[in-house]
Amino acid sequence: MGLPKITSLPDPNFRNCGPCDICDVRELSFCAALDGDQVNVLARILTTISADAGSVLYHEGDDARHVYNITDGCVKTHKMLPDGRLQITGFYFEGDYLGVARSDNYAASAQAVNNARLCRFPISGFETLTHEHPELQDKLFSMARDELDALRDHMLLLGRKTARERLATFLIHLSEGQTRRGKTENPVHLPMGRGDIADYLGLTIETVSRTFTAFRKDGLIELVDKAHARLLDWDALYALAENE
Amino acid sequence: MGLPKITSLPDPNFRNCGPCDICDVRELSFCAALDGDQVNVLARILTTISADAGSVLYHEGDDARHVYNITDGCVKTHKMLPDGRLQITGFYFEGDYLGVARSDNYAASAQAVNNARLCRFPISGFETLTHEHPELQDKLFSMARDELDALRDHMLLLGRKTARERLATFLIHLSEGQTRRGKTENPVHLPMGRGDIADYLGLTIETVSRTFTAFRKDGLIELVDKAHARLLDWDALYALAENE
DNA sequence: CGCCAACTTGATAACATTCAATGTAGGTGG
DNA sequence: CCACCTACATTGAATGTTATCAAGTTGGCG
Repeated sequence: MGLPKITSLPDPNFRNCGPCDICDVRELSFCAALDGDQVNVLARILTTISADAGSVLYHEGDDARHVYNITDGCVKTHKMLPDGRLQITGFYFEGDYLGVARSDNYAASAQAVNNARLCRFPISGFETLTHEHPELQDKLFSMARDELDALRDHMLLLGRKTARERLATFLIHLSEGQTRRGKTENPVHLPMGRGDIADYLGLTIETVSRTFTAFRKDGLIELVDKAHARLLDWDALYALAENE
Repeated sequence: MGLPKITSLPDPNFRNCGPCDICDVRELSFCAALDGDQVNVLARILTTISADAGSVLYHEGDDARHVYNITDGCVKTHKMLPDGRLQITGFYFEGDYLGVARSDNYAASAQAVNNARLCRFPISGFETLTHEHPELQDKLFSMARDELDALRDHMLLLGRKTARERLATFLIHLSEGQTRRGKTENPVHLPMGRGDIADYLGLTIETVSRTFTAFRKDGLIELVDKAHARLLDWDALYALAENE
């Protein structure tokens, strides 16, 4: 058997591998900061990579050498305690960027949830670009502020919400993410397993599973299959999530 | 009786009210990005304010009109659920900045923990400055990344740590903060009450109090008074906090 | 000296975890 | 094609950590 792996590829047949100005996710990502074909300066320094489900892009503590922009799939970042307890700090999708660290080392590990595609930029070249294009720097700063807000929301969830409230919040956020990316609000795609959801919501896999079951019995959701939930009673779900 | 209040003051007798180039907290804050007397461009647009303990600088959802730089005291930011459950998202001290929001509205409320002093900048003027001084923008971005890391650490705490681990982590972080600001590592000053600590650590006030008592009985700390804890058994505390 | 707010302590209960089986779907090989 | 295997998910029963409810205690201040 082979471990999940990361492939660096110039694969002209795959979408999002052409010039940046025709990229599908351009408007969702920091690339949107660059006008017209200005955006193609990015293409000069990036490598398109493919990450199989489960493959690790980088580990917490590694030298931070690259910044990543997701073009397809889902990537999770997580921090771990020495005894193995895990907290997933975020799920990232097309248009999200990864790897901007405080110091020279990554603050969390990043691992592909499903088969994912990313644009990888060397930090050095990337920093040159941000200085040559202040509008890119502004956009990155703005995205960092968005993420700060999202993390604070998640702190409220982890510190103060019940299991039902956590799951309701999670499902609604995923649905909103789909809408923002031009997909349907329903059904909600769950590329990650129950264990990942548990590690994101600060619960155990059993509690997540039980809460899914409870939501089904209460008519709040319907599980099309394990990875697809249809949200039925939006009012009840919003009430649980508390209008964030 | 009077409500706690915020006073805007040109008070030449108070420290940190003079020109920015002689400010005590300059090296701790974003102001350090500006060299020599360049830093005094900040003075042209800031107002020095004094916030009494308990006074609210801004509420979650308010129009974001100002950015703040703390020069003295402690400020907390928090998010609240409709039913009153609260999560403190951070305690901020001299040199920390506040109020950089995603959109045009503050994402959390900010309230003075004790009597605090701040430099207040109008957002509009501040943004002009950051564009005129890219090194200031870089510094702000770098500080935002620091805070992202800190929030992720706190997510791990909220999602996966026990009450004892949470309190140990908190005490060590406060001590480290004191060291970074040129103060002694011990005793640790706790300007916030037990309720605030509980709302920061995702616990109840009773659990925080019981855990303090347990730490005392176990010889991990000594309480000089309610607001000052001396850390005694660093190894045990670090082991609980899990070497973050 | 007494009051009030903040903190501590105690008893009980609840929600989520832990430990343990059982169920289900996708993939492989006979 | 079906049996088997594995990974993942669900369900059940018991336990435990922390929350809740309820008194007490302390310390600062008028």
